[in-house]
Amino acid sequence: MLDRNRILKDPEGAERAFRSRGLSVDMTALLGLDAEWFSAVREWEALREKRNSLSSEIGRKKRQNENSDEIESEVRLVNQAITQAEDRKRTLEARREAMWLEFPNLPHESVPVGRDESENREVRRVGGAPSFDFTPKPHWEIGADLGILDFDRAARISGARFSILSGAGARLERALISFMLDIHTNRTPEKSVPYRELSVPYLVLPESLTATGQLPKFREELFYVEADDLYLIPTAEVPVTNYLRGEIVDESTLPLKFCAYTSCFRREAGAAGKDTRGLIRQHQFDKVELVWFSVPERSWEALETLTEDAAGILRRLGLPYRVIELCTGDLGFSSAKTYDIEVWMPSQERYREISSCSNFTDFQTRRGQIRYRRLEDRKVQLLHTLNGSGLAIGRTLAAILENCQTAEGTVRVPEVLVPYMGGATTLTREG
RNA sequence: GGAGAGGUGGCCGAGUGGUCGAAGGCGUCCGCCUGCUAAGCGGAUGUAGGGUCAAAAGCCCUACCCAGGGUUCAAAUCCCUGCCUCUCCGCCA
Repeated sequence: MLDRNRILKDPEGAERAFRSRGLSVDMTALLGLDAEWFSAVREWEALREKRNSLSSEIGRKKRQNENSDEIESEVRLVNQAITQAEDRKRTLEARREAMWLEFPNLPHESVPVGRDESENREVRRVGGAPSFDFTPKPHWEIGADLGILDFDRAARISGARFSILSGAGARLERALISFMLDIHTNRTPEKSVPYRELSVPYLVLPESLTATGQLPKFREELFYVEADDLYLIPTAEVPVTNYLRGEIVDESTLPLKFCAYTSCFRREAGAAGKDTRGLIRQHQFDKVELVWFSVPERSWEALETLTEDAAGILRRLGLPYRVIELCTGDLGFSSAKTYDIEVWMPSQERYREISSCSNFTDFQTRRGQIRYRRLEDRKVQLLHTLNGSGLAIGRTLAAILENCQTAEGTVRVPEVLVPYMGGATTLTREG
């Protein structure tokens, strides 16, 4: 949710910011509704004040054994007015709340203005694309040929956009999860504050999804369990960010950094016909997620660090990638600034998103009331949240199959994963 | 799923329908004191929205004692429903 005062102070600026995201917002309607709500609140408060003072007057009289019938009937009248004022306030409040929840975050000033993904800006490339003296196969063919990846049986069990890994494929998935978590929790050296690993619920309450921004706007993207009013998580961002919902933490504990491995569930409602083959776009996929809670002053540098933490996984795996900065038109709903990390996919001869690292500023923390007590003056302030994939497991697995494939149809296991693969250095055909 | 007990501030914990935003303690902050530290002493200390003010402080108003309803002139307090926690039983990986 946006900072109301900030919007009221500079509605033109806000309108420009929305337009840069490709959104036309009727600011007059917005400000009108807000003002109407505000006057209803003031009216209701004034009536409550009147009732409260009359009621305590009754209390005083009763204690002195005086008659209070006259005031009591006066209060009854006031109470009728309160009921009306309350209805009006409630209606307007619901409309206002619904309206504010529909607005996306405002882009940071450093975000390049652009219409869509074609105007994203490449920040850097790391590692050269491997050259093959044969035509590289797509990962689903490699996986099928090796006998470790099966979409047909998955479809029989669950329908389209599901997959089954078997044998070394399943082991490779497990290896990637362990490897990534080990790096982030710093069982390997070099990071000053390691991430704390969390294992979290996969089913969450609607409130949790409202806090992170998936609800109310993106309901159709979510799997929903109606009998219990619970949703399957589309990303670990939801349970991990909500870990601190409604809490006030002390500044001395910051920044708080968490990582979590979870499966993720997405309906991919708007993606019909896109990436129909392979592991790129599945209803269920695995991901290791990184989440930061930061003081506002340090969240922008935190975004750089977070992005590098995620990219560090690709560097260690020896996979070529690039980092791009999303333009205003391509920015996610809750994000103020996003770097996407894209890995090279030889069969497609292009980079594909494997991580998305964002600073949500106070957009999620205002919705979820996640705050901290400032050391300096003991005041309570909203935190900033950030998150990024570190990384998507399925896409990483696909990238390894494709980038490390050989002319013989085998796959070289990245060196850092060998210990996690029981010493295996190559994936070969299995039955 | 059944029975019972509970949900109060950063934490613990009192609270008779009106003077309760709520005793007391812990923690935290500011002083004092003692070579230093600890201890001790004194004071301050909820959140949000609004008003007053040039602004800050201060003062004032409204809301919040799990959530939502209800009773009442008046609810932390009484009633109902839901959620959550704990104990026992049942079931279960």
